[in-house]
Amino acid sequence: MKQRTILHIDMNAFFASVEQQANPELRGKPIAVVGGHGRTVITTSSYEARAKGVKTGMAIWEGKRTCPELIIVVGDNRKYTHTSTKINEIFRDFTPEVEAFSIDESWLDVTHSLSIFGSAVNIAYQIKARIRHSFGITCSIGIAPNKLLAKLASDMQKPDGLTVIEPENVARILERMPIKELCGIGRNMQRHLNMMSIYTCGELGRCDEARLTRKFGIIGKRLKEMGQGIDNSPVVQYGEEDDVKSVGHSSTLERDIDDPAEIRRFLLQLSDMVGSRARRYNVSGKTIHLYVRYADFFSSWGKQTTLKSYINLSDEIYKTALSILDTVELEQPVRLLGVTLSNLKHQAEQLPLFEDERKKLFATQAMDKVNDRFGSMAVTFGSLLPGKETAGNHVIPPSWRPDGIKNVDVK
DNA sequence: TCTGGGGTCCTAGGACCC
DNA sequence: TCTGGGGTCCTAGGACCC
Repeated sequence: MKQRTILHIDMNAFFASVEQQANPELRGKPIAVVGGHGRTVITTSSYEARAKGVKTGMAIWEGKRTCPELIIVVGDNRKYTHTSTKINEIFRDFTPEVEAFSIDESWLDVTHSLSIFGSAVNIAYQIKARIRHSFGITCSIGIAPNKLLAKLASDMQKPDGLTVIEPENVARILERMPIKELCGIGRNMQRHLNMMSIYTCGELGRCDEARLTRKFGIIGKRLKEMGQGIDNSPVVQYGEEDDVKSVGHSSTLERDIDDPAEIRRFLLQLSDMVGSRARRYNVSGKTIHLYVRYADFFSSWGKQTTLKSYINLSDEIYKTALSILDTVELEQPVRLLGVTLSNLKHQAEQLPLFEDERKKLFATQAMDKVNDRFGSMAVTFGSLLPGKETAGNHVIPPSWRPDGIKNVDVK
């Protein structure tokens, strides 16, 4: 394979930086972005807050205890998706080969742009300058021969970093690099590898492949390659990704609930969120998965059922989810509910054969249109209205992409 | 008032069919 | 009466990422 040059760009404390930029009073202060007023955790915190020990995933009270002057900001999805979209447009000025890994991280394959812009470092400086100029925020950029190493590099200097891993330095840099720094090795994998006396990428790269395969199966070979800094995966640009495989929503309720009518109301709301997203992107699915977490947080279950036909209407999803729920005797009040549609197929537009089905479809489309214009849940099922609480007021998770089906808020 | 929400991929075991 | 193997689809659960 020809030598490639890949950039990985990671927006520093993205949600918090956007908020500080939007509101000058927040600048220079410890702030935390959270996903609503209910039982929620810190999604992102500013560097000022991180310096005081505030971490992603902390409960609000925990963050306040760690840093009493912490300012809590409820996240605003549209601001982030809008900024993210604009930033990715900047990237495309340098190469069409841009892969959005999440709302605040992208890879760029600039192999074919080097002759135009001189060098990857030059491109990185130009990107940094344009993002700072347009949005007042910083990013860390890693430059390397592949995606794995570029991501590793962007993590090495934060905030506002620029790190280059030259091909000839790969082995030296990986030799003493802890394995957990690699994207793909999480806490559990780290524990297993540690038990095999493997702590650094150097050790992983030298490990006998058969030994890794015996322990980890098919990914053993991949692990060894990762330890050696090998990664041939391409940068997949927007529009060329694999089709989406599932669409789901889950929500922790404001309080634990055991009233069946209330549980059903939330289920309907979640089903509608899933259905309208599926319809907007013209997919339907035949497997519905229901997930329930109980009040004690630790016990939960998921059950799925597969239908004979593909569906994406909210009430069909709801009915199926409800039929799963009805097979179960709830053991505790419910803390979280989730509904996911999978086994998807992309649908050609077609009109149902029967009049009543056509009417139903048109009514659904009209409702979806209003929701698209005025925000989801502007129009919804009658039975939702009595409930004061909604499941829809959460900040989007950072994994959402700025474009396509993985984004709800950009129309 | 303890602990969010969106995904992907892999494995294991069972049903069913040829 | 007894035998096999492969393939596909399904459910459940756990790993990983942001």
